[in-house]
Amino acid sequence: MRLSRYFLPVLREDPKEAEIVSHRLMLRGGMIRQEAAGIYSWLPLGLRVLKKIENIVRREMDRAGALEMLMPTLQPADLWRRSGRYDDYGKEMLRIVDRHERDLLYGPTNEEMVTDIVARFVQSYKQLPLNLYHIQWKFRDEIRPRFGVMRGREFLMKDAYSFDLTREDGEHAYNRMFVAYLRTYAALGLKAIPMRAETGPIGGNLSHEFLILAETGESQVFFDAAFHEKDWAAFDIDYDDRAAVARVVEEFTTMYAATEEMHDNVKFEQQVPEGRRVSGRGIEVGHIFFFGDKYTRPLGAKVLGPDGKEVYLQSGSYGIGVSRLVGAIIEASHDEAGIVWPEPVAPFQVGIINLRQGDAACDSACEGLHDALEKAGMEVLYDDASERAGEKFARMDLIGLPWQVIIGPRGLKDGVAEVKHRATGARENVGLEQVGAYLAESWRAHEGMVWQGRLSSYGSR
RNA sequence: CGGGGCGUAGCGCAGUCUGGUAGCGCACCUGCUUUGGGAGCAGGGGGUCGCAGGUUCGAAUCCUGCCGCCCCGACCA
Repeated sequence: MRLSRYFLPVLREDPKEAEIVSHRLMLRGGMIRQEAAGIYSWLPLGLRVLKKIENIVRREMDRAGALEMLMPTLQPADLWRRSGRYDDYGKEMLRIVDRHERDLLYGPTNEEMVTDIVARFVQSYKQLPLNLYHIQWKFRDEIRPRFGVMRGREFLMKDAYSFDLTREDGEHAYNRMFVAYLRTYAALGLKAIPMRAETGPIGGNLSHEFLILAETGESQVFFDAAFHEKDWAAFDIDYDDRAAVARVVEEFTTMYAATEEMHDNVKFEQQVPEGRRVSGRGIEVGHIFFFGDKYTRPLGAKVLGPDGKEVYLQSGSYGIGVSRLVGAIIEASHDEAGIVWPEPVAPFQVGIINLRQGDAACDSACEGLHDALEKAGMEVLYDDASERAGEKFARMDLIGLPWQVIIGPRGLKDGVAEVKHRATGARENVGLEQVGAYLAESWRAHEGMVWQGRLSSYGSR
């Protein structure tokens, strides 16, 4: 993609409404534009990141056996009256009346709807287990939206819902999602620590939230430094092997980790040796719940079991804040110059900077490389603007593409381009002909990496 | 919803106290010179001063009402 044909409205100065880093960088980098408090348009660059995250989430959900579907943003109020949440949810729920005076609402979540679907179509235990999910926009009319897309009113969420015959089956479904979440965050290049959570208005009794560490996190977290030593890479797992899945859950839940609401200082000090007690701020990027028959009972989701008896289904729900993750990742990965995208979610893999636009040698070298890289399947953004070097460097650093190829008359004399790694700042002169191979190899080396920095660098920025 | 603040050109701001018909920097357009970390010179375009009333010969400025946005708190993925 040539920058001259792209739409990337970067801002030189910080918009005054943005306080926290991710919000500032997203606005400055031309990723989003605010339309109202907590409501954003996603510009091309921002959308690319959003889609990458969405696709990784989708891939891992599919891998864990969940089935994608799509439910509407608007829901009939009746469904919510049946579960009793129409009144319970309060003003956070955006209520709408259509031309026939029917009450609708912009869905803040989908337990009622999916449970109703299952109730209608599932009659036998033979149709179980079932895990249905969708990735859809939600709306919660927050009292005070803030932090850009991290706490917007409209947000993109992946929400999955499991349905099982027995409590044991339901818990296995919960465990599967737990493991799928570990894998998902690892695939995004993140370490998200699972912490036992309160169940809040969604209800139920088994619940964990997943937090990534960042200075600007909304809640205080306390955990065992042993989490640092865990293998966070996207390990393989047989999701049907109940014992194996349970073992992973066990492994990640025995170490102490709690948000401030659940924190118990006495236990913390008993369970964690002094040198390993870590405290910091965390951003919640996922939340899973198991709630038994809390929704299936009022909505009549029951099946006949093998014994011919009617049983209410055991269900759980599993959310990942997809749009929130865009901001959260930036909070966890940036420097003074701008965003530092983890490879898997970068909007483009490589940026090419032409330092002397209009110079025949520079132009042809850049164009040749651009075409060759695209042909090789890489996502490339070629800065072909006729601006000064400084502006190009600053812009490329701001939008945080993992690799930059800098081409100017100076290096071209010797037939080389300069390849810069955004995360480390490391630069290397590479022969023009070798750039493609060099990038392909570098990419492979970094792609699957769960960055060491993610956990240990907390507090250093 | 309580407390605080802001709304003037695409962005960041001055001007408001003390009323006189709108300005600065960046960005943008044209030309020339420049070109490895946000260039220089010259010329140029762009604003119903958030909205609605009111006071006044005259309102960005004073008064009243409304709207929007941000920050802190209580609340949340």
